[in-house]
Amino acid sequence: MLISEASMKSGLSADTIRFYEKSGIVPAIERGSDGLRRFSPENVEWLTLLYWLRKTGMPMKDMQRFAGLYREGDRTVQERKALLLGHAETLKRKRTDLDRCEEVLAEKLAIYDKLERNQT
Amino acid sequence: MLISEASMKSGLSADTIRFYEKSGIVPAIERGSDGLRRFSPENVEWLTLLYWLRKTGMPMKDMQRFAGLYREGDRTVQERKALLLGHAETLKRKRTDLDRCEEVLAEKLAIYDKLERNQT
DNA sequence: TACCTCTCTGGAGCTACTCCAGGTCAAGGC
DNA sequence: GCCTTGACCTGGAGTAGCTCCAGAGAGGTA
Repeated sequence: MLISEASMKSGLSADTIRFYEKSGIVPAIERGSDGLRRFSPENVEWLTLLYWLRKTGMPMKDMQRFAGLYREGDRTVQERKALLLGHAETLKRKRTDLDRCEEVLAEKLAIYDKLERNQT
Repeated sequence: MLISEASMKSGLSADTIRFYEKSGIVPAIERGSDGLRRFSPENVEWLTLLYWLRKTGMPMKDMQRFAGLYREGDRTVQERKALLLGHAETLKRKRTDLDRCEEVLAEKLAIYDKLERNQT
């Protein structure tokens, strides 16, 4: 499939996909005789994983490391597991950040409600 | 209090505080005769709110708008409420992103576990 | 007096995109 | 056969939101 379809399916923009390829986070994608990238379903699966890692704040350095390990094959499975488990931890921290921010917003909104009632 | 204390209490770095002041997200902070910024408790409260908004992904444009409304006084309370309620919505969306990413990670980790068992 | 620490400003550098100009190529319409 | 359209290509500039740094000044301590 072409880049537009890969983009739609993975959630990453075409520009971002090309950027990731240049950065080595995505393997060099095969090209047709027309010079256009042809994405395999495996490519798209990889892009989708990257989409979620990135969307939840994994820095590019980590993704590069992850991609490097992937290229090295099955003997790096443990390290890749550790990396993903580490990311799962940051997800937890992000969740507590959301909790705390919701509290802060609730307090602020309560104050505004009071102000509004006093205005009328 | 000086900037280092305001930084510690709000969570924002001194550099970020100065940057926010330049950007108009933070009101111009009072200076002592030595030229150093003196932060009031209200300043710190505002910085802390900004810290949480920023940490949970509110773009600077929105924070600038929020600060502008704040400067205009109590008659903008409704608009400020709307802005914060909007942010509360994005928090919800972020939470579902975290959920989905956790699922993706769990799937991936399950695959790695299987691979490891087959290796041994 | 010298040194240390904290602060100041302006400006460069960084991350992770995003957008754009200028060009190629294949397909469809006339 | 030619022209237009549309998706794609590359290289490079622009953006957001910091972060770091050099160079300078003020106040405190030995």
